[in-house]
Amino acid sequence: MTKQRKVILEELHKVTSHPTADMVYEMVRKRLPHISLGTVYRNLEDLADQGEIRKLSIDGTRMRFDGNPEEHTHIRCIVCGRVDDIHFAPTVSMQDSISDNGYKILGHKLEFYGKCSECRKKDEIMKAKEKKRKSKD
Amino acid sequence: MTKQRKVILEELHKVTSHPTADMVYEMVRKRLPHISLGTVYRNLEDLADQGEIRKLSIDGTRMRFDGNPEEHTHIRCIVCGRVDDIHFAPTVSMQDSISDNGYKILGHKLEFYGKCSECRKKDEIMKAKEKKRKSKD
DNA sequence: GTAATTGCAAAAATTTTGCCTCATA
DNA sequence: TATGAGGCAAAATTTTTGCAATTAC
Repeated sequence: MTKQRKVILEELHKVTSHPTADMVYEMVRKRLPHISLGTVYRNLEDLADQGEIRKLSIDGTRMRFDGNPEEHTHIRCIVCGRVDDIHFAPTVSMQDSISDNGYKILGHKLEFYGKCSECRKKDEIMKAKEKKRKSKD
Repeated sequence: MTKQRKVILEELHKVTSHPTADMVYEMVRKRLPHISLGTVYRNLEDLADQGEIRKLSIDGTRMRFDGNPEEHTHIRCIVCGRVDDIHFAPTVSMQDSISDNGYKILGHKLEFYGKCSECRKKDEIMKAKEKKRKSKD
């Protein structure tokens, strides 16, 4: 456990925002200005392998990282892309069987998507403006 | 609807293997040898926007594409990475409400993971070899 | 004929890797 | 001191984009 790895893990525990590797790099750089991006990638990979953190493939083309390694459910905003944890836990059954595809099922990932409160607010502001504009015509 | 887009869609309908953009490119190239990768990317993007296909962020760092736009559940092999459709349908409720995070929920993605039959077979072969090796000691 | 789309190539974005140096146990 | 990890930079991988030429309607 090097200084670098310790700080990466600490910073990841501070947030619930599921940052990308680059975001983690920026967070960590405030405390360790000489750390390199390669080190961040290597440690995130190692930490995920050891089950200390989780790698999330939910945001298009880049990985996000979650300081909470326990199984939990996410919710992603389809407008701005932010990913939050969800605090009610819908249960999904049928996990410890072998499926019709011949798979031995080991677990599942559940992700909801929708619009976050900020993006919904923006929508309403847009709608209000639209209405105003129309009433002027 | 250009020839290129038509062929891309057709090829995607032929398979259930959830190919990457590059795989789609290779599939399409057999029929349209001069198509460019950029065109494949642009069309996959457009088709997904129109709801004709689905973009899947389940395989690490690159997108996969699904010719079946309907909501359905996937299963991914943690060993070889292949992604199949799942034919039993676990239901997940609580979609048309607003969650504790202030999100307006619009839908969900459910993905199981486990070991595919091929990788389980390989495991067993490995185990058998291991046993044989030990008995020799 | 006009607007949209393609092919090509360059650029951008993200992740991985090699290699030498430095830190840790 | 030896082993493993870090820093840096180059390379690899994946995706996006600009632009001239072509195609679809």
